[in-house]
Amino acid sequence: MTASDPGELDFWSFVELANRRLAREYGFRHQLATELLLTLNRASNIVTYDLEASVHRPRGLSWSGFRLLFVTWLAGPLESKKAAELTGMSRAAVSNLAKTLVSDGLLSREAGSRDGRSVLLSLTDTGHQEMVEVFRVHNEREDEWAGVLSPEEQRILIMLLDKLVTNRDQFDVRGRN
Amino acid sequence: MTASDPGELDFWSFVELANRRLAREYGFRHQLATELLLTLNRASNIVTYDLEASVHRPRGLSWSGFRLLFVTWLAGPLESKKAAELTGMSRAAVSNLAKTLVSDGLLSREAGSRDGRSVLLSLTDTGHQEMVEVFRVHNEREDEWAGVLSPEEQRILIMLLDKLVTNRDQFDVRGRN
DNA sequence: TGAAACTAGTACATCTATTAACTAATGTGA
DNA sequence: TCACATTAGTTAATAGATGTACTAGTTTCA
Repeated sequence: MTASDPGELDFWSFVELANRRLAREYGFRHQLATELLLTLNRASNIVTYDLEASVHRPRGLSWSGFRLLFVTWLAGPLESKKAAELTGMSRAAVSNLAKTLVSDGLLSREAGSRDGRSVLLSLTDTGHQEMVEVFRVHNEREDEWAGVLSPEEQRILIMLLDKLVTNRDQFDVRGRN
Repeated sequence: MTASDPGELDFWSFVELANRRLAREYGFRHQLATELLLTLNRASNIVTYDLEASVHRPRGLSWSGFRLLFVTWLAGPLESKKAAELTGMSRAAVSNLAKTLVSDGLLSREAGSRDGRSVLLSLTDTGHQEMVEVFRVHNEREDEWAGVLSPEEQRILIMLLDKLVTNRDQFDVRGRN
């Protein structure tokens, strides 16, 4: 199994080819790490793209828009800063996104009382209704994806992904502002 | 452990809170799936952001730029279409990106001989040199990330991620063009 | 108390990615 | 063989995300 014909290359034979060349021709040593991160990146992109394209875009929401509304729905009212942390976006992204969601009538902003600089995000009634409906579809789709794995496998996967990112204080990781 | 004080919310207590509310207040049933996909998305974003910010941006490469050069390096010369498949980008994205990488002197394009419509991408000498150097740093960083897990755990993680996305023909998945 | 350091949010310029529409080459089948 | 459908790639308009710089509120501590 050489997979050297580029015409036949799919993702897996590419990873195999890449590993072989990186090791033999260039002497790189951390093949398994490369394979892991390529696979992680790819899996996340595929799933995310599908959810966005099949569930959210048709209803006029972007993936980020959904994520912001999602955390606001379940943990709101939330300070903008907190929303950025939970969604993994930058503060600037939340600010921009909030502007459009407010003008769509889904999100509402009011000044924070505790801290005069802060802004509290919460859902409007329309936003709340919309989330309940969108999430119904979203959750079914999630289950189709996850259903490929047994509950036990899902739990292991969650545990490993968590372990991968929570021990990151052991070295100096670059995160968003 | 209630984590109901929003001031204390981190990603994990948010997931817990979300699960509880989705189940109790709204009756949604697929908690584990939600948790899995949230975790997958987050892990991928954190790792990718760190690699981009610590390795690639300082050298003037975007994450996508790196990915395109990476596949071209190891599997090239490649048709544009194939590069899009392997990197998971749209054809338009590859086309745009190639334009800038060509003008940076890293990538070269020539007409395909077999098919008059196609374009073959390959690295310039500079591009090749650059990749060998960038990847040295990239690969060390990958190993720092992956090193949190044992090789056995890494293999299991790869296997599970792979299983998650390869059985997707069982339902109708939306992919990029 | 008041100056300096810090923090939350926003504005702006830039860059990237997306979809849709288009051009040109290729394949297909009556 | 010739019309029709497909396919590869590019372009253009738009949307979204980034970093930087700025404003304004808050904290710190001399």
